Amino acid sequence: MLTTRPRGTNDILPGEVEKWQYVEKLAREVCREYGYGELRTPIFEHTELFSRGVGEATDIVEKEMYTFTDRGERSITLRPENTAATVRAYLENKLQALPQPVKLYYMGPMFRYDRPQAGRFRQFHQFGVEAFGSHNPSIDAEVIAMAMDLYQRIGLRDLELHINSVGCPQCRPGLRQRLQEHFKPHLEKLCPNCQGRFERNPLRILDCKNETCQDIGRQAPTTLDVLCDECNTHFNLVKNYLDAVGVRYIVNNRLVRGLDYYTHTAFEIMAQDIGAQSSIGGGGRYNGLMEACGGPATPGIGFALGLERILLTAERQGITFPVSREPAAFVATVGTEVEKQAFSLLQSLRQQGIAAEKDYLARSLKAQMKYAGKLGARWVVILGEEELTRGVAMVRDMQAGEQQEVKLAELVNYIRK
RNA sequence: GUGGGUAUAGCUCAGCUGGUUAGAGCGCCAGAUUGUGGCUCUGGAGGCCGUGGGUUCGAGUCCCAUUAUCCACCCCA
Repeated sequence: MLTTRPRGTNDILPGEVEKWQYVEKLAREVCREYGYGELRTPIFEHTELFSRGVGEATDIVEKEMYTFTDRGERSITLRPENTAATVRAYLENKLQALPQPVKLYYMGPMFRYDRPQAGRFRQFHQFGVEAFGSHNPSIDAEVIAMAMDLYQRIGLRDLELHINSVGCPQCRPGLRQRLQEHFKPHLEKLCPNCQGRFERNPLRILDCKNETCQDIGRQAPTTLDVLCDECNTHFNLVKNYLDAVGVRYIVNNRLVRGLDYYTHTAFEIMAQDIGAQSSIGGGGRYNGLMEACGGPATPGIGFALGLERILLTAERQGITFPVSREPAAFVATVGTEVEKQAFSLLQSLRQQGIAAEKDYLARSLKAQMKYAGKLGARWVVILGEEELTRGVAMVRDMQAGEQQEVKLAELVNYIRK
Protein backbone atom coordinates (compact mmCIF):
# COMPACT_ATOMS: atom_id res chain seq x y z
CA MET A 1 0.00 0.00 0.00
CA LEU A 2 1.33 3.40 -0.95
CA THR A 3 0.10 5.16 2.15
CA THR A 4 -2.65 5.21 4.74
CA ARG A 5 -5.21 7.79 5.74
CA PRO A 6 -3.80 10.66 7.79
CA ARG A 7 -3.79 10.14 11.51
CA GLY A 8 -7.06 10.90 13.25
CA THR A 9 -9.16 10.71 10.09
CA ASN A 10 -11.70 8.10 9.10
CA ASP A 11 -13.12 6.46 6.01
CA ILE A 12 -16.87 6.13 6.40
CA LEU A 13 -17.88 3.10 4.39
CA PRO A 14 -21.19 1.87 2.99
CA GLY A 15 -22.97 0.17 5.86
CA GLU A 16 -21.78 2.89 8.22
CA VAL A 17 -22.51 5.94 6.12
CA GLU A 18 -26.25 5.20 6.15
CA LYS A 19 -26.25 5.86 9.90
CA TRP A 20 -24.70 9.24 9.27
CA GLN A 21 -27.29 10.03 6.64
CA TYR A 22 -30.06 9.03 9.00
CA VAL A 23 -28.83 11.30 11.80
CA GLU A 24 -28.21 14.12 9.32
CA LYS A 25 -31.75 13.75 8.03
CA LEU A 26 -33.16 14.01 11.56
CA ALA A 27 -31.01 17.08 12.18
CA ARG A 28 -32.33 18.77 9.03
CA GLU A 29 -35.89 17.96 10.02
CA VAL A 30 -35.36 19.50 13.44
CA CYS A 31 -33.88 22.60 11.83
CA ARG A 32 -36.81 22.98 9.50
CA GLU A 33 -39.25 22.74 12.38
CA TYR A 34 -37.34 25.20 14.58
CA GLY A 35 -36.83 27.63 11.72
CA TYR A 36 -33.09 27.33 11.10
CA GLY A 37 -31.74 27.66 7.56
CA GLU A 38 -28.65 25.90 6.32
CA LEU A 39 -25.45 27.88 5.89
CA ARG A 40 -22.49 26.39 4.04
CA THR A 41 -19.19 28.14 4.61
CA PRO A 42 -15.72 27.22 3.35
CA ILE A 43 -13.76 24.40 4.96
CA PHE A 44 -10.84 26.83 5.29
CA GLU A 45 -10.71 30.48 6.28
CA HIS A 46 -8.11 33.17 6.83
CA THR A 47 -6.23 32.27 10.01
CA GLU A 48 -6.98 35.57 11.74
CA LEU A 49 -10.70 34.73 11.79
CA PHE A 50 -10.05 31.94 14.26
CA SER A 51 -7.17 33.47 16.19
CA ARG A 52 -9.25 36.57 16.87
CA GLY A 53 -12.71 35.00 16.91
CA VAL A 54 -12.01 31.89 18.97
CA GLY A 55 -9.44 33.58 21.20
CA GLU A 56 -5.64 33.79 21.14
CA ALA A 57 -5.29 32.14 24.54
CA THR A 58 -7.37 29.05 23.77
CA ASP A 59 -5.90 25.60 23.22
CA ILE A 60 -7.53 25.50 19.81
CA VAL A 61 -5.58 28.50 18.63
CA GLU A 62 -2.39 27.84 20.56
CA LYS A 63 -1.80 24.27 19.53
CA GLU A 64 -4.62 22.65 17.58
CA MET A 65 -5.01 24.50 14.30
CA TYR A 66 -4.22 23.10 10.88
CA THR A 67 -2.57 26.20 9.47
CA PHE A 68 -0.62 26.55 6.23
CA THR A 69 0.50 29.21 3.84
CA ASP A 70 -1.06 29.03 0.41
CA ARG A 71 0.62 29.87 -2.88
CA GLY A 72 -0.41 33.49 -2.52
CA GLU A 73 1.42 33.74 0.82
CA ARG A 74 -1.86 33.91 2.75
CA SER A 75 -2.14 32.16 6.10
CA ILE A 76 -5.02 29.71 5.82
CA THR A 77 -6.53 27.48 8.51
CA LEU A 78 -8.83 24.48 8.23
CA ARG A 79 -11.82 25.39 10.37
CA PRO A 80 -11.52 24.05 13.95
CA GLU A 81 -15.11 25.07 14.72
CA ASN A 82 -17.75 26.98 12.83
CA THR A 83 -19.13 29.74 15.02
CA ALA A 84 -16.51 32.28 13.97
CA ALA A 85 -17.09 31.48 10.29
CA THR A 86 -20.84 31.82 10.75
CA VAL A 87 -20.32 35.27 12.26
CA ARG A 88 -18.02 36.16 9.38
CA ALA A 89 -20.61 35.02 6.83
CA TYR A 90 -23.33 36.95 8.66
CA LEU A 91 -21.33 40.16 8.41
CA GLU A 92 -19.95 39.60 4.94
CA ASN A 93 -23.39 38.87 3.50
CA LYS A 94 -25.04 41.65 5.52
CA LEU A 95 -27.57 39.40 7.15
CA GLN A 96 -28.38 42.25 9.54
CA ALA A 97 -30.75 43.24 6.77
CA LEU A 98 -32.84 40.10 7.31
CA PRO A 99 -35.68 39.99 9.83
CA GLN A 100 -34.13 39.35 13.25
CA PRO A 101 -33.20 37.01 14.73
CA VAL A 102 -31.30 35.18 12.00
CA LYS A 103 -31.24 31.45 12.69
CA LEU A 104 -28.68 29.32 10.87
CA TYR A 105 -27.38 25.77 10.98
CA TYR A 106 -24.39 23.95 9.53
CA MET A 107 -23.08 20.44 9.25
CA GLY A 108 -19.67 19.27 8.22
CA PRO A 109 -16.07 18.43 9.00
CA MET A 110 -13.92 20.37 11.47
CA PHE A 111 -10.18 19.97 12.02
CA ARG A 112 -8.10 20.03 15.15
CA TYR A 113 -4.56 18.80 15.59
CA ASP A 114 -5.09 16.73 18.75
CA ARG A 115 -3.89 13.32 19.82
CA PRO A 116 -6.68 10.97 18.76
CA GLN A 117 -8.44 8.86 21.37
CA ALA A 118 -11.87 7.36 21.98
CA GLY A 119 -14.36 9.79 20.43
CA ARG A 120 -11.74 12.28 19.35
CA PHE A 121 -10.35 12.73 15.86
CA ARG A 122 -8.39 15.26 13.87
CA GLN A 123 -11.14 15.48 11.31
CA PHE A 124 -14.49 15.24 13.05
CA HIS A 125 -17.99 16.35 12.19
CA GLN A 126 -20.26 18.82 13.84
CA PHE A 127 -23.86 19.76 13.49
CA GLY A 128 -24.42 23.21 14.91
CA VAL A 129 -26.86 26.08 15.03
CA GLU A 130 -26.42 29.79 15.67
CA ALA A 131 -29.11 32.38 16.38
CA PHE A 132 -28.13 36.04 15.99
CA GLY A 133 -29.86 39.20 17.07
CA SER A 134 -31.77 38.37 20.23
CA HIS A 135 -30.94 38.68 23.93
CA ASN A 136 -34.16 36.95 24.85
CA PRO A 137 -33.66 34.03 27.24
CA SER A 138 -36.33 32.09 25.37
CA ILE A 139 -33.93 31.66 22.48
CA ASP A 140 -31.29 30.28 24.85
CA ALA A 141 -33.87 27.78 25.98
CA GLU A 142 -34.94 27.06 22.41
CA VAL A 143 -31.40 26.24 21.34
CA ILE A 144 -30.90 23.92 24.32
CA ALA A 145 -34.29 22.27 23.91
CA MET A 146 -33.61 21.78 20.22
CA ALA A 147 -30.41 19.87 20.92
CA MET A 148 -32.18 17.68 23.46
CA ASP A 149 -35.03 17.13 21.01
CA LEU A 150 -32.61 15.84 18.39
CA TYR A 151 -30.92 13.48 20.85
CA GLN A 152 -34.31 12.15 21.80
CA ARG A 153 -35.33 11.56 18.20
CA ILE A 154 -32.11 9.67 17.63
CA GLY A 155 -33.04 7.59 20.66
CA LEU A 156 -30.14 8.41 22.99
CA ARG A 157 -30.77 7.74 26.67
CA ASP A 158 -29.23 8.65 30.01
CA LEU A 159 -27.86 12.01 28.90
CA GLU A 160 -26.99 14.74 31.34
CA LEU A 161 -27.61 18.35 30.44
CA HIS A 162 -25.43 20.70 32.47
CA ILE A 163 -26.11 24.41 32.41
CA ASN A 164 -24.41 27.40 33.93
CA SER A 165 -24.00 31.11 33.49
CA VAL A 166 -20.48 32.36 33.00
CA GLY A 167 -21.41 36.00 33.44
CA CYS A 168 -20.84 38.98 31.26
CA PRO A 169 -18.08 41.58 30.82
CA GLN A 170 -19.53 43.40 33.85
CA CYS A 171 -19.39 40.57 36.36
CA ARG A 172 -16.72 38.23 35.04
CA PRO A 173 -13.68 40.34 36.01
CA GLY A 174 -14.98 40.36 39.59
CA LEU A 175 -15.23 36.59 39.59
CA ARG A 176 -11.72 36.23 38.29
CA GLN A 177 -10.42 38.48 41.02
CA ARG A 178 -12.31 36.69 43.77
CA LEU A 179 -11.15 33.31 42.53
CA GLN A 180 -7.56 34.42 42.55
CA GLU A 181 -7.99 35.75 46.08
CA HIS A 182 -9.40 32.39 47.11
CA PHE A 183 -6.69 30.25 45.51
CA LYS A 184 -3.70 32.46 46.25
CA PRO A 185 -3.04 31.08 49.79
CA HIS A 186 -3.17 27.52 48.39
CA LEU A 187 -1.22 28.12 45.23
CA GLU A 188 1.58 25.75 46.25
CA LYS A 189 -0.82 22.85 46.79
CA LEU A 190 -2.51 23.07 43.41
CA CYS A 191 -1.48 20.67 40.66
CA PRO A 192 1.05 22.04 38.14
CA ASN A 193 -1.72 22.49 35.59
CA CYS A 194 -3.79 24.59 37.90
CA GLN A 195 -0.83 26.70 38.95
CA GLY A 196 -0.67 27.69 35.32
CA ARG A 197 -4.41 28.23 35.18
CA PHE A 198 -4.24 30.58 38.15
CA GLU A 199 -3.05 33.39 35.91
CA ARG A 200 -4.46 32.30 32.58
CA ASN A 201 -7.97 31.23 33.50
CA PRO A 202 -8.70 30.66 37.20
CA LEU A 203 -12.23 29.58 36.29
CA ARG A 204 -10.78 26.36 34.92
CA ILE A 205 -9.37 25.34 38.30
CA LEU A 206 -12.95 24.70 39.31
CA ASP A 207 -13.39 21.76 36.96
CA CYS A 208 -9.95 20.21 37.54
CA LYS A 209 -10.21 16.48 38.27
CA ASN A 210 -7.30 16.51 40.72
CA GLU A 211 -8.65 15.78 44.23
CA THR A 212 -6.60 18.38 46.04
CA CYS A 213 -7.62 21.05 43.56
CA GLN A 214 -11.24 20.00 43.98
CA ASP A 215 -11.00 20.18 47.75
CA ILE A 216 -9.53 23.65 47.63
CA GLY A 217 -12.04 24.67 45.02
CA ARG A 218 -15.03 23.44 47.00
CA GLN A 219 -15.22 26.63 49.07
CA ALA A 220 -14.34 28.90 46.17
CA PRO A 221 -16.81 31.43 44.91
CA THR A 222 -18.52 30.23 41.75
CA THR A 223 -19.89 32.02 38.76
CA LEU A 224 -23.34 31.96 40.29
CA ASP A 225 -22.18 33.77 43.44
CA VAL A 226 -21.02 36.83 41.62
CA LEU A 227 -23.46 37.22 38.74
CA CYS A 228 -24.74 40.74 38.26
CA ASP A 229 -28.48 41.27 38.50
CA GLU A 230 -28.91 41.21 34.77
CA CYS A 231 -27.05 37.93 34.31
CA ASN A 232 -28.87 36.40 37.23
CA THR A 233 -32.25 37.35 35.86
CA HIS A 234 -31.34 36.06 32.43
CA PHE A 235 -30.17 32.73 33.83
CA ASN A 236 -33.31 32.29 35.91
CA LEU A 237 -35.50 32.96 32.91
CA VAL A 238 -33.60 30.41 30.80
CA LYS A 239 -34.26 27.83 33.52
CA ASN A 240 -37.92 28.82 33.66
CA TYR A 241 -38.30 28.32 29.92
CA LEU A 242 -36.58 24.94 30.10
CA ASP A 243 -38.92 23.96 32.94
CA ALA A 244 -41.86 25.04 30.82
CA VAL A 245 -40.98 22.56 28.08
CA GLY A 246 -39.96 19.80 30.47
CA VAL A 247 -36.26 19.78 29.66
CA ARG A 248 -34.38 18.42 32.67
CA TYR A 249 -31.04 19.95 33.52
CA ILE A 250 -28.38 20.04 36.17
CA VAL A 251 -27.12 23.44 37.26
CA ASN A 252 -23.39 22.96 37.28
CA ASN A 253 -21.59 26.03 38.54
CA ARG A 254 -18.30 24.34 37.75
CA LEU A 255 -19.13 24.25 34.05
CA VAL A 256 -16.75 26.45 32.12
CA ARG A 257 -16.52 26.54 28.39
CA GLY A 258 -13.14 26.65 26.78
CA LEU A 259 -13.62 29.26 24.14
CA ASP A 260 -13.15 32.91 24.97
CA TYR A 261 -16.28 34.17 23.36
CA TYR A 262 -18.87 32.72 25.72
CA THR A 263 -21.03 34.97 27.92
CA HIS A 264 -24.11 34.27 30.05
CA THR A 265 -25.52 30.85 29.24
CA ALA A 266 -23.17 27.88 28.89
CA PHE A 267 -24.29 24.30 28.55
CA GLU A 268 -22.92 20.88 27.80
CA ILE A 269 -24.50 17.49 27.20
CA MET A 270 -22.73 14.41 28.51
CA ALA A 271 -23.18 10.76 27.60
CA GLN A 272 -22.17 7.73 29.66
CA ASP A 273 -19.99 4.90 28.42
CA ILE A 274 -18.22 6.47 25.49
CA GLY A 275 -14.90 6.98 27.23
CA ALA A 276 -13.25 10.00 28.71
CA GLN A 277 -14.48 12.35 25.99
CA SER A 278 -18.04 12.22 27.20
CA SER A 279 -19.30 15.53 25.90
CA ILE A 280 -21.56 14.94 22.92
CA GLY A 281 -22.51 18.57 22.50
CA GLY A 282 -22.20 21.98 24.00
CA GLY A 283 -22.75 25.61 23.41
CA GLY A 284 -23.70 28.92 24.86
CA ARG A 285 -24.20 32.58 24.37
CA TYR A 286 -21.53 34.81 22.83
CA ASN A 287 -22.76 38.36 22.92
CA GLY A 288 -19.35 39.89 22.34
CA LEU A 289 -18.23 37.88 19.35
CA MET A 290 -19.85 39.87 16.58
CA GLU A 291 -18.18 43.07 17.78
CA ALA A 292 -14.85 41.29 18.19
CA CYS A 293 -15.15 40.36 14.51
CA GLY A 294 -15.65 43.97 13.55
CA GLY A 295 -19.43 44.02 13.29
CA PRO A 296 -22.18 45.87 15.09
CA ALA A 297 -22.93 44.68 18.63
CA THR A 298 -25.16 41.68 18.00
CA PRO A 299 -25.98 38.97 20.52
CA GLY A 300 -25.72 35.34 19.54
CA ILE A 301 -26.21 31.86 20.90
CA GLY A 302 -25.64 28.41 19.50
CA PHE A 303 -24.56 24.84 19.96
CA ALA A 304 -22.30 22.35 18.27
CA LEU A 305 -22.89 18.61 18.48
CA GLY A 306 -20.27 16.00 17.67
CA LEU A 307 -21.60 13.51 15.15
CA GLU A 308 -18.93 10.87 15.82
CA ARG A 309 -19.74 10.96 19.52
CA ILE A 310 -23.47 10.82 18.90
CA LEU A 311 -23.01 7.78 16.68
CA LEU A 312 -20.67 6.21 19.24
CA THR A 313 -23.23 6.74 22.00
CA ALA A 314 -25.94 5.24 19.81
CA GLU A 315 -23.76 2.23 19.12
CA ARG A 316 -22.93 1.71 22.79
CA GLN A 317 -26.61 1.95 23.65
CA GLY A 318 -27.48 -0.64 21.06
CA ILE A 319 -29.60 1.72 19.02
CA THR A 320 -30.28 0.53 15.50
CA PHE A 321 -31.31 2.89 12.77
CA PRO A 322 -34.00 2.13 10.18
CA VAL A 323 -31.60 2.08 7.27
CA SER A 324 -31.15 -0.40 4.48
CA ARG A 325 -29.53 -0.58 1.13
CA GLU A 326 -30.54 -4.03 0.02
CA PRO A 327 -31.79 -4.44 -3.52
CA ALA A 328 -35.45 -5.38 -3.77
CA ALA A 329 -34.88 -7.51 -6.83
CA PHE A 330 -32.10 -9.55 -8.36
CA VAL A 331 -32.20 -10.47 -12.04
CA ALA A 332 -30.62 -13.88 -12.56
CA THR A 333 -29.99 -15.37 -15.97
CA VAL A 334 -29.60 -18.85 -17.39
CA GLY A 335 -27.49 -19.05 -20.52
CA THR A 336 -25.77 -16.27 -22.37
CA GLU A 337 -28.55 -15.76 -24.91
CA VAL A 338 -30.81 -13.89 -22.51
CA GLU A 339 -28.27 -11.50 -21.05
CA LYS A 340 -29.11 -8.52 -23.17
CA GLN A 341 -32.81 -8.82 -22.42
CA ALA A 342 -32.05 -9.32 -18.74
CA PHE A 343 -29.91 -6.19 -18.78
CA SER A 344 -32.75 -4.28 -20.34
CA LEU A 345 -35.20 -5.64 -17.76
CA LEU A 346 -32.85 -4.61 -14.96
CA GLN A 347 -32.64 -1.09 -16.30
CA SER A 348 -36.39 -0.91 -16.61
CA LEU A 349 -36.90 -2.05 -13.00
CA ARG A 350 -34.50 0.59 -11.78
CA GLN A 351 -36.14 3.31 -13.81
CA GLN A 352 -39.43 2.39 -12.21
CA GLY A 353 -37.97 2.91 -8.77
CA ILE A 354 -37.10 -0.65 -7.82
CA ALA A 355 -33.60 -1.19 -6.49
CA ALA A 356 -32.33 -4.07 -8.60
CA GLU A 357 -29.07 -5.97 -9.01
CA LYS A 358 -27.47 -8.50 -11.30
CA ASP A 359 -24.42 -10.74 -11.38
CA TYR A 360 -21.25 -9.30 -12.87
CA LEU A 361 -18.95 -12.30 -12.55
CA ALA A 362 -20.51 -14.77 -15.01
CA ARG A 363 -21.68 -16.95 -12.15
CA SER A 364 -23.71 -20.12 -12.44
CA LEU A 365 -27.38 -19.88 -11.53
CA LYS A 366 -26.65 -21.54 -8.22
CA ALA A 367 -23.94 -19.01 -7.46
CA GLN A 368 -26.21 -16.20 -8.57
CA MET A 369 -28.85 -17.35 -6.08
CA LYS A 370 -26.27 -17.50 -3.35
CA TYR A 371 -25.04 -14.03 -4.23
CA ALA A 372 -28.60 -12.65 -4.31
CA GLY A 373 -29.16 -14.13 -0.88
CA LYS A 374 -26.06 -12.45 0.48
CA LEU A 375 -27.10 -9.11 -0.95
CA GLY A 376 -30.40 -9.46 0.85
CA ALA A 377 -32.59 -9.31 -2.25
CA ARG A 378 -36.24 -10.07 -1.54
CA TRP A 379 -37.05 -11.22 -5.08
CA VAL A 380 -34.98 -13.10 -7.62
CA VAL A 381 -36.23 -12.80 -11.18
CA ILE A 382 -34.95 -15.79 -13.12
CA LEU A 383 -34.77 -15.45 -16.88
CA GLY A 384 -34.02 -18.31 -19.28
CA GLU A 385 -34.62 -18.70 -22.97
CA GLU A 386 -37.69 -20.74 -22.43
CA GLU A 387 -39.31 -18.10 -20.18
CA LEU A 388 -38.33 -15.30 -22.46
CA THR A 389 -40.04 -16.76 -25.52
CA ARG A 390 -43.24 -16.96 -23.45
CA GLY A 391 -42.86 -13.41 -22.05
CA VAL A 392 -42.61 -14.58 -18.44
CA ALA A 393 -40.04 -14.92 -15.67
CA MET A 394 -39.75 -17.21 -12.68
CA VAL A 395 -39.92 -14.97 -9.61
CA ARG A 396 -38.62 -16.40 -6.36
CA ASP A 397 -39.53 -14.92 -3.00
CA MET A 398 -36.32 -15.39 -1.05
CA GLN A 399 -37.99 -14.87 2.31
CA ALA A 400 -40.78 -17.35 1.77
CA GLY A 401 -38.71 -19.76 -0.29
CA GLU A 402 -41.49 -19.96 -2.87
CA GLN A 403 -41.58 -19.08 -6.52
CA GLN A 404 -44.03 -18.62 -9.34
CA GLU A 405 -44.17 -17.55 -12.95
CA VAL A 406 -45.01 -13.90 -13.55
CA LYS A 407 -45.67 -12.19 -16.87
CA LEU A 408 -42.95 -9.68 -17.62
CA ALA A 409 -45.58 -6.99 -18.18
CA GLU A 410 -46.85 -7.53 -14.61
CA LEU A 411 -43.47 -7.87 -12.97
CA VAL A 412 -43.25 -4.40 -11.47
CA ASN A 413 -46.71 -4.62 -9.92
CA TYR A 414 -45.96 -8.10 -8.60
CA ILE A 415 -42.80 -6.92 -6.87
CA ARG A 416 -44.44 -3.78 -5.54
CA LYS A 417 -47.45 -5.53 -4.03
C1' G B 1 2.76 18.23 23.76
C1' U B 2 3.03 13.96 27.95
C1' G B 3 2.26 8.74 29.62
C1' G B 4 0.90 3.45 28.93
C1' G B 5 -0.79 -0.84 25.78
C1' U B 6 -0.79 -3.08 20.90
C1' A B 7 1.09 -4.23 15.72
C1' U B 8 0.89 -11.99 12.34
C1' A B 9 -4.37 -13.36 6.03
C1' G B 10 -9.99 -8.87 4.26
C1' C B 11 -11.83 -9.51 9.90
C1' U B 12 -11.03 -11.75 15.05
C1' C B 13 -6.93 -13.99 16.88
C1' A B 14 -3.21 -18.65 17.93
C1' G B 15 2.08 -19.19 17.32
C1' C B 16 4.92 -22.41 24.33
C1' U B 17 11.13 -20.89 27.12
C1' G B 18 14.29 -18.02 19.64
C1' G B 19 14.78 -23.81 15.78
C1' U B 20 12.91 -26.35 9.41
C1' U B 21 7.80 -25.07 4.09
C1' A B 22 3.60 -19.35 9.55
C1' G B 23 -1.82 -21.62 11.53
C1' A B 24 -7.32 -21.55 12.98
C1' G B 25 -12.29 -19.57 12.77
C1' C B 26 -15.11 -16.20 9.97
C1' G B 27 -15.23 -13.81 5.16
C1' C B 28 -14.05 -14.28 -0.31
C1' C B 29 -14.00 -17.63 -4.94
C1' A B 30 -15.20 -22.51 -6.87
C1' G B 31 -17.29 -27.46 -6.59
C1' A B 32 -20.77 -31.58 -4.31
C1' U B 33 -24.18 -34.79 -12.33
C1' U B 34 -28.95 -31.40 -16.05
C1' G B 35 -31.89 -24.30 -14.26
C1' U B 36 -32.52 -22.56 -7.78
C1' G B 37 -29.87 -19.25 -2.02
C1' G B 38 -29.73 -20.06 3.53
C1' C B 39 -27.52 -25.80 6.53
C1' U B 40 -23.50 -29.25 5.62
C1' C B 41 -19.05 -31.16 3.18
C1' U B 42 -14.67 -30.51 -0.17
C1' G B 43 -11.10 -27.54 -2.60
C1' G B 44 -8.74 -22.77 -3.77
C1' A B 45 -6.89 -17.80 -3.58
C1' G B 46 -4.88 -14.58 -0.01
C1' G B 47 0.65 -13.15 4.66
C1' C B 48 8.25 -8.33 2.77
C1' C B 49 4.67 -11.49 10.79
C1' G B 50 3.94 -2.56 10.46
C1' U B 51 8.98 -0.45 8.84
C1' G B 52 14.38 0.09 9.68
C1' G B 53 18.49 -1.40 12.45
C1' G B 54 20.81 -4.75 16.11
C1' U B 55 21.87 -9.48 19.09
C1' U B 56 22.34 -14.70 17.36
C1' C B 57 24.60 -20.32 13.69
C1' G B 58 19.33 -19.08 13.35
C1' A B 59 14.29 -13.79 14.91
C1' G B 60 7.08 -13.72 13.92
C1' U B 61 9.43 -14.66 18.89
C1' C B 62 14.80 -10.92 22.24
C1' C B 63 16.81 -5.45 22.16
C1' C B 64 16.69 -0.31 20.03
C1' A B 65 14.52 3.22 16.88
C1' U B 66 10.51 4.67 13.88
C1' U B 67 5.53 4.75 12.10
C1' A B 68 0.58 3.48 12.83
C1' U B 69 -3.24 2.31 16.12
C1' C B 70 -5.83 2.01 20.92
C1' C B 71 -6.42 4.14 25.82
C1' A B 72 -5.52 8.10 29.23
C1' C B 73 -3.68 13.31 30.52
C1' C B 74 -4.24 18.37 28.53
C1' C B 75 -8.45 20.11 26.04
C1' C B 76 -12.69 19.62 23.47
C1' A B 77 -17.39 17.71 19.74
